[in-house]
Amino acid sequence: MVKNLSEEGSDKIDWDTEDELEIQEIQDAIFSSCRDLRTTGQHALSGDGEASSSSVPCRLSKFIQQFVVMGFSEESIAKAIEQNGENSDLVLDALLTFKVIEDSPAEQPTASPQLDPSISSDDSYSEYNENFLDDVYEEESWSSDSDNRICYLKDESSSLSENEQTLLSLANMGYPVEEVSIAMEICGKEASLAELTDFICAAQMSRAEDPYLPEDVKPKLKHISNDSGGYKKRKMFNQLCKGKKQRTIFDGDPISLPKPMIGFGVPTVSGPAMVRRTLPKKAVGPPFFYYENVALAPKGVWDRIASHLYDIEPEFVDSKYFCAAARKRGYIHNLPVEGRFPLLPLPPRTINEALPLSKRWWPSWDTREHLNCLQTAIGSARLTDRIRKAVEDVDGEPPMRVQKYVLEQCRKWNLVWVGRNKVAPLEPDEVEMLLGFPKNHTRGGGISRTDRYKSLGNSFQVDTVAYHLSVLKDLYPEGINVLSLFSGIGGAEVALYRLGIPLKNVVSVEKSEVNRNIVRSWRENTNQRGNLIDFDDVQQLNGDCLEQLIDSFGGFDLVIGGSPCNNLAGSNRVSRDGLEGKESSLFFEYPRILDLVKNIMSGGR
DNA sequence: CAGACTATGATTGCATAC
DNA sequence: GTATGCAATCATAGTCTG
Repeated sequence: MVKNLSEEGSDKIDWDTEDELEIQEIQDAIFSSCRDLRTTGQHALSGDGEASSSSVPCRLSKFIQQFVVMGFSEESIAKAIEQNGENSDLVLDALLTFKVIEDSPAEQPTASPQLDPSISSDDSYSEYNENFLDDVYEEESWSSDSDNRICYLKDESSSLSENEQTLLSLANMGYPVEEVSIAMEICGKEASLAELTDFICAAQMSRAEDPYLPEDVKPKLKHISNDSGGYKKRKMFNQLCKGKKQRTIFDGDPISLPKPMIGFGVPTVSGPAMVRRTLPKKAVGPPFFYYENVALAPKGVWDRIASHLYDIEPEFVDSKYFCAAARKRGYIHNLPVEGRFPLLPLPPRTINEALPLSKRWWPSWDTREHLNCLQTAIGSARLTDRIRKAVEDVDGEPPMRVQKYVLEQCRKWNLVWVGRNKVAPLEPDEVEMLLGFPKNHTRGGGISRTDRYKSLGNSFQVDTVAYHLSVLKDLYPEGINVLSLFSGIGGAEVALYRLGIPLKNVVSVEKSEVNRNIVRSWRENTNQRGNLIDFDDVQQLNGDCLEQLIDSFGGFDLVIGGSPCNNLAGSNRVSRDGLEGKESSLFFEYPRILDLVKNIMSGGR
């Protein structure tokens, strides 16, 4: 006999999506949830706003100039510098943010749900949380200046369709184009301008967290505002709309990566305030599932992966929007995408903030503000020595040729400055921090340093995954049963724990013994109740075994895991063989097991 | 033998120039 | 449209050392 889901929580979950199969709520529900959001937890971020910029002396004039030529008012620039210091990226983000906010009719900063204090104040995470809680909600700092944001559409009206005309009207009223196009899609073609503006206002009010713009948008905005060609304008318009339209996997187009790579949204970027997606009927659970792998896989791999996971469109997200290191990953899941909230504190998102000790040694010509993807191997001592010699040989700033070489190597190996003319790979505990794990998570207990790098390099970025899983918190107040495949060092478990979602029964499958030990010892250290059941091979999980497990505690609420990327990852020079490769072909175990779980839980077996 | 250390490009997508 | 340059990338295999 097949059990219900967790008795307490399952009845709250609306798996029955009528015929529409809409996972997201309709407009009314969104409106009410916005109200809830606003009343449940005004967690005003407070901070000192980087005291580094108490004054703006003359030597900054060049720094300011670059923003003036982009068309920002000096007043805004001064404000942005005051809040962000001399970090050009952050200043530009802030300036774009001011513009968006000032253009929006509703300029109400919004709240985001609060975490359990017991979780967010965990000692493991509190030590770096004071440095990066910038106050981005200083309303009086939202200066006004002239609006030239959407003028590129103006001379196009004669050739535009009715929809485009509506979009143009609203854009001219100051509403961000992306939000208008979303509103038009959700409210329908017949929606009046008033309905659309109401919708957009509500959406803006519900937007959680700091409305930074992605850096990827900057050159585009600049480019477009200078552009007078109709072709490019139309192309831009199409791109804005393209991301929102429903796409089926077998319509001929291969899956392409979004730009910026923010999936259905990230807390640190102002994008479309809410999204709605339609899941294929067969994808609607139970259980919830969450699959992950590298975004930059060989051509066609994601199409194949998606075809085995109910043709769900992957959500591609770069973890650089969550931490100071890039991590471009694709996620296929059937989770709701509305009502997400991030783990607090928000981790530092620049190298400077994440590794403050490196600031002293960082040369001005090394313009990196983000680290690249944290991988499984580190740069060699010989390389750092070569770099030291190359930089040491010259007085002052090295010649361009040397700078280029050093920067190239630093980017390739994620080297950071740790002394005069001295670069070094990250330490394992720094990698742990960047990936959102507690310090020393992978330390000791029989694991070698080399294996620490390897296990960490193969792991989730916890904040990113937690953001996606956060929607489960309200659905399962009593906790969840998790089937964790390819668990590694327990990125999924750590994410759920940090979200404050109790782990009732965890069935964990992980080949590496040291990794299994890491997860087990982490559970003991954190005094978690509930059971942990280990397997070392996914192929052991057959129908009988799963049926027994499901019978014993009533089904899985979440099936989560990222299958091996060895044969997909770009760093692999030897055996990048695609999905059929030796390790990566284990992917097929994921849909196999997921289908079994689904069938058993629906009584189909 | 475990662990540390080191050398080893190709495949993508994108921007730009023509 | 085509050529070119640029940048990013959850790694593997061989060697050395204690």
